[in-house]
Amino acid sequence: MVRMVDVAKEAGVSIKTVSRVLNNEPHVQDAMRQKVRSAVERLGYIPSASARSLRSNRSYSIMLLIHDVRSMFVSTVQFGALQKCQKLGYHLQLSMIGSDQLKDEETLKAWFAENLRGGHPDGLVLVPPMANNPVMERVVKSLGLNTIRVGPNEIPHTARTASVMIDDRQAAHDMTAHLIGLGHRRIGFIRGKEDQDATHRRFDGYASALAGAGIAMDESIVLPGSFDFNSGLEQGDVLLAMKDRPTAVFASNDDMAAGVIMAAHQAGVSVPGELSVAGFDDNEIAERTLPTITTIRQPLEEIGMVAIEALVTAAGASLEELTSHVLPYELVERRSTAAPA
Amino acid sequence: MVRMVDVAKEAGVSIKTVSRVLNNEPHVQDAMRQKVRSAVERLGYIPSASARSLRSNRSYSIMLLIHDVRSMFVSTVQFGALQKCQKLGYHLQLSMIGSDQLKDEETLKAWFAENLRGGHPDGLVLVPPMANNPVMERVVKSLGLNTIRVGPNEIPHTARTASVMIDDRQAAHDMTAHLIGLGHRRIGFIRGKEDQDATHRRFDGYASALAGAGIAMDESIVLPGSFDFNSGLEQGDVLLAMKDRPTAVFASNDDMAAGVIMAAHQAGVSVPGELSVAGFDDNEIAERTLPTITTIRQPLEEIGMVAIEALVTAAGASLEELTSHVLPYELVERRSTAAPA
DNA sequence: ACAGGGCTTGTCATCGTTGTCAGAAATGGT
DNA sequence: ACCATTTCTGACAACGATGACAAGCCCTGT
Repeated sequence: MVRMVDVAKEAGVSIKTVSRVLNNEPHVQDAMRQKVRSAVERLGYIPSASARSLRSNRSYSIMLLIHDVRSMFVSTVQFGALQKCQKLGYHLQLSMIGSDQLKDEETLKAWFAENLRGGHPDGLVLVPPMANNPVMERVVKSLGLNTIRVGPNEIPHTARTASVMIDDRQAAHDMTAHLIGLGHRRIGFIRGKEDQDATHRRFDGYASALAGAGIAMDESIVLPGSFDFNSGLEQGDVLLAMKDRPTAVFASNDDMAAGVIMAAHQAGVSVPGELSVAGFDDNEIAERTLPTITTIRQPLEEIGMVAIEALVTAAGASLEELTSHVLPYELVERRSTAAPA
Repeated sequence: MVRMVDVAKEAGVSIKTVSRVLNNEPHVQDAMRQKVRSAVERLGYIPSASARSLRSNRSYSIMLLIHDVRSMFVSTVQFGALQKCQKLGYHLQLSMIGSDQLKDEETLKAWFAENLRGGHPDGLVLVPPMANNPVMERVVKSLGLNTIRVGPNEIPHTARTASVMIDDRQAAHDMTAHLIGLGHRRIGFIRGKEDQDATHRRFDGYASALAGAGIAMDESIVLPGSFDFNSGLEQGDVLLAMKDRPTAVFASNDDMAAGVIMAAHQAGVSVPGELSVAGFDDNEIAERTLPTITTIRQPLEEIGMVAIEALVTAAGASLEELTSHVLPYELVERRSTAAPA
């Protein structure tokens, strides 16, 4: 193991100077900088993360807090985040938390104490459904954790905190308008989990597009859902069994859209011939159904990258100074939508 | 922040005694143990991970090295590993490595130096395709990293190293025998990526089951693949276009099986009426196709858990003493297989 | 009663880095 | 030419835990 003293000796300077160069501190002459840099290079020196964080109280690691890793959404965000972390020389540390720990502030604080082990991470990335949980919000603030949320930024009950997201409302509006543009007037909607902000914002977009086209909303074809395949399957059955069934369904994510498509298959209803189906997210599954799903592409990998970048750049700055990042989305037209018969 | 000295003061003992209790070292009287434990409890003391690892050269973290997080296989293993880590008080640290870094030992060693940051993790979990890469194997050994591989344990070019897995060969044998039992005699096979051991072992199982039933293998219906949906789709097209096409196909994972099913749909061939399709893994997708896929269930979450457990238990023990863990699998019969017409 | 040994507890140095502070050198204003 | 300020560099302590070692205690066997 090569330590800082070794580099200092090699470069003929004091270890403090080496430290300064490595941390890009000012007040070092360029000549010194060069000497140190090349010594580091020659010896293949890598600073010890534990010594660093013990002394400086920084961890050079970012924590990604997940609830259910098996969701494609989270996996993809994670993928982007990991890439960025590695590029910036940070560790990505994963943690998983159950719903039980989110009940009250006491429990959550205890959870954090146990899982942080003394060293605060330099940043915390929250994904849904933690991204808009008020308990989490408060605890994170009181612990002074530099946090960024993956999700919308308009929670009524809190002040502005940092976030990365697309404009869910506008995207859902666009998709609904797209269906209306194809000639649909009776468009069903399947909601997501009620504790996630995205559910409400997507519904708002749906509603506003209907209103904009002068179509009265029919509450009977707005169905509950839970963002998973099975709920799409169930609600698909419900919709298909209706007497006056819609000519199109906008499921608020792809897993549910895939469920609706399977329900249609099983009921012998052709998609998009007799029923158009639209999704949201552009999951892998959107290209693996028959027909493939027209959806909104969220740049999930990029969202992960931006989240990390924001945290690292703002290291030290306080939460309030972090801004919201709104990323572009894209309506991807595939085969599951068409003009009504 | 509450430190060890605070606990010592509260309990009226020396800090060394506190340390001993926390590390479950012998030679401490039970009365002392109790006093310390309750002081820890009262103060909510959590040891500092960085101080610990700086001094003791242990990291209390385990590294999961991935290549492409977006595979369901890896995500699920990760999920199990994470659960176990948290239960045992370890951090799970994710790292991603590209194929470029695996070319030669020099490069890989440099990669490790850069990504370990001084502190070796207490364990390393390798998943395919790193799990049976000879370069990786050598480097890991020379760095003295406690490693466990998720995958088979019969690499010709190395000595025995620890692994967790199912018996791929036997499982593939069972599935093939199952198809034969249904009455199929002409059974196609789609291979996986050639650099993964599982590919060869599954093929071996397929071959031995055919041989056991006295069926000559027809190389023309053994097709290459790459474990992804699209390769299943392509090879499905190839198989379906054959003059003397098989009555059943055994795709060596579910993604490819789903691809074959879609190819059949598009070609107007009914599954399982005209073509039986079997998969391997029991991915989420196996239940989201029409028909659902008959497959081999690998206990992936459990594999992740066992991997972590093995590493933590063996902390300090050398690689060779770690054993192979063979976990049970299960043949899940769904709707994609039936007797031939 | 005492030497020898195991058990229990404590003192102190140490891991590798960064923060504090002080001193040396360079710069600038008069 | 001189003092004040800024820029640069280094010596040293400190972060919070564990390892090495020592000392005190309580046995046991003679």
